[in-house]
Amino acid sequence: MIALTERNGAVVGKRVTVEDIAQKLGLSSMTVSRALNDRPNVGEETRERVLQAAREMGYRPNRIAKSLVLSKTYTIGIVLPKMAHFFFPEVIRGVETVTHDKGYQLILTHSAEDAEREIAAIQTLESSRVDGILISMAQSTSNYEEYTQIMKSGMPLVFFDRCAFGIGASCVSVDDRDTSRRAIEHLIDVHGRKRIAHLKGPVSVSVGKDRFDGYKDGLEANGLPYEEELVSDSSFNEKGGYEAMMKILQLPKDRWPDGVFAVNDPAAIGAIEALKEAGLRIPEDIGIIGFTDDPRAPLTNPPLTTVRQPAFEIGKTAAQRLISLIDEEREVDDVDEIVVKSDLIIRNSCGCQNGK
Amino acid sequence: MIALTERNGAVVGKRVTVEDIAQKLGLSSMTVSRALNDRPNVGEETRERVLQAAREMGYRPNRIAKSLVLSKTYTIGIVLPKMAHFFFPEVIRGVETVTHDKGYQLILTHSAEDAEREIAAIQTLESSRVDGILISMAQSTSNYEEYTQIMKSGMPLVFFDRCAFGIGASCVSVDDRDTSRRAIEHLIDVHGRKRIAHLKGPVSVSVGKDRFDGYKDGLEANGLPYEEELVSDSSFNEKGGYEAMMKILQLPKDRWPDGVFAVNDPAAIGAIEALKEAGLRIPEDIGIIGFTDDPRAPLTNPPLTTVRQPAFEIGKTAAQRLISLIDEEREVDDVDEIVVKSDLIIRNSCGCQNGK
DNA sequence: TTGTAGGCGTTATCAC
DNA sequence: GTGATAACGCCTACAA
Repeated sequence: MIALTERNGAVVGKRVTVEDIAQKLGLSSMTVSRALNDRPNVGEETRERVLQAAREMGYRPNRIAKSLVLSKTYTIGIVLPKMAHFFFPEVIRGVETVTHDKGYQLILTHSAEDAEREIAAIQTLESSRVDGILISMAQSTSNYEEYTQIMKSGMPLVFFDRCAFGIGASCVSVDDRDTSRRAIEHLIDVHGRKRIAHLKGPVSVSVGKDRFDGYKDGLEANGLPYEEELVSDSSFNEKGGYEAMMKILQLPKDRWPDGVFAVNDPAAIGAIEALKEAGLRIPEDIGIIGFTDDPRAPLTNPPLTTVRQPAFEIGKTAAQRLISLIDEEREVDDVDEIVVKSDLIIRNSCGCQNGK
Repeated sequence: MIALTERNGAVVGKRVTVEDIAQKLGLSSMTVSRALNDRPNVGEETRERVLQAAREMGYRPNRIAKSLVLSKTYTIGIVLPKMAHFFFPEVIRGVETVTHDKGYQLILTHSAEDAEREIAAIQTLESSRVDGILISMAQSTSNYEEYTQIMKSGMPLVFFDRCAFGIGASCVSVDDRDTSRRAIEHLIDVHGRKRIAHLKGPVSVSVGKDRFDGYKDGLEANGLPYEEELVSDSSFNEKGGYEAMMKILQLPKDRWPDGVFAVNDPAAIGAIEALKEAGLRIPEDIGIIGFTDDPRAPLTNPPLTTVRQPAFEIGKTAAQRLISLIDEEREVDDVDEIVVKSDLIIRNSCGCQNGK
């Protein structure tokens, strides 16, 4: 039987507490607590009675009270720069599988690519006393102060995809630089392209910088010159890709590129639109490669060659890393930068018929 | 200066409390609390001193302790049946804008379309003492007992997209039935199709049933017979759509449909693959319409005509509704079923060239 | 095996 | 304007 109370006129069931169970059974709250938590030193019969009463009374342990006394919330926070990009929901899915298995709750926050909102999100998570934080940097973040403060406070912190380096935090990502280089080399070696453009992400964000560096590595390894006019600033979305591509297409036609490497798939998809508007044929006139393996990539016309970034696995790995940090299970191989393997998915936008 | 303590060998900053600030300033914790929370009855000078000390000491209010006293967590929980479908991340994005504005935290849980995991998720959220729950039913849920229990306990509960009716809970969704009927009529009226198939979602889920009912309404309104053989059970994903379509294509060719209405876009995308494998031309031989407006819809070949389901807005509306329920701002127009407007997005898979 | 005392960090309440 | 006390629900430590 649940005690009833009023709340603005609505009848609301008051929550059952350990104390309620104890009273009903003529026990102390400690015995009930022990029984409920499957601890030793409780008579078998007592335990049964407690469990049954708890079930009957609809008892739900109060995590809040428990957290307060244990200084442990079994909760982790995640800070995402955006939701719209397919990559992040997939990361969440990966994170969630791990948190679910390990009995952690997941608090989701969103920086909307804004440095100040990112700081606010982190502080709220601190207030919520999460046991650890998973974060992917906002595009506009340039100052690592908040991160270092968090680190100093002892709060476990793991970056994924867009990492802050040099502050001693773990990072889970793909090898953006090396994979980008391979993408460039594919464009050059296999297809003999000679003027490769790059739709460059913000270099303040690790993936923006790394993919740009990989682009330069690829050119250099093949004796191709780096040309300023073939590199155009893009954001991480379709619009940015479209505009960056358009800017390059302002060049006289004889200086147009014959290949494009976009910082990610949304940008590549925007760029494809720009190329089509300019009347260029893909891949005959120009090849294009993206990064992410967006669900739309197989459906673009022609299908987009891209780097598969295993978002689900990145999420899983980051969450595992974070929880092992929380549990202080730091193994001997205590690497701080975890690289998840990525693959070049060859479709037809680079010129390979039938994906080979 | 932060007191330091050891945790498994790592130096960890001990958190600053109201009491710490009070001691440092020679005040009582109540005065500090008042100053921090911008309450009256604090001297202006005292307030300044407190705020500055808090800043200097890196104070972060402990929401856990606060929640315990106030019996209010400023946290809401969301239970999603899946993450992979584009629709749900968009809903989250909508929810997040509202929760962020209203100062609520968002706890994310995942039922993975499984009724038991759904129950577990709900119970965990109860344990976390969230102020309210947002939920979209799992595919395998058939028993509403847990929902009614929640309702009875006084926990505000709002369904979105996949609703449980008849239990007095609010529901935010599009008018699935009526919009489906319009989609069917479009196929019939505009394109003169006469044998419309339906890839039917699980009818235990509201959207599955409603879209199926709308399909039947559309046939009936146009004097077309309902034919068992043209209705095939699908799940909500690509594989389900592919298989359901394949099953229909087992019919002798002269009984093949000339139109298909799929329960959602992923199913439609799977169906398109099946149709192509069978050598059917879209839209010449058969027209197809989906539901969702998945980001891939404009990119299928031909572009998929679909119903735009405003996921972001659904999320926003559901969250607003929930929070107004929490705050007991029940207005006079206290509707329990909120219908968000949806549009038929006409592309070419139904036969309309250039989207008109 | 079971119970008692005390405290986690905060705020409501009532006193000064 | 400020402070002392108690309470939120649970658990640790110690006592019986």
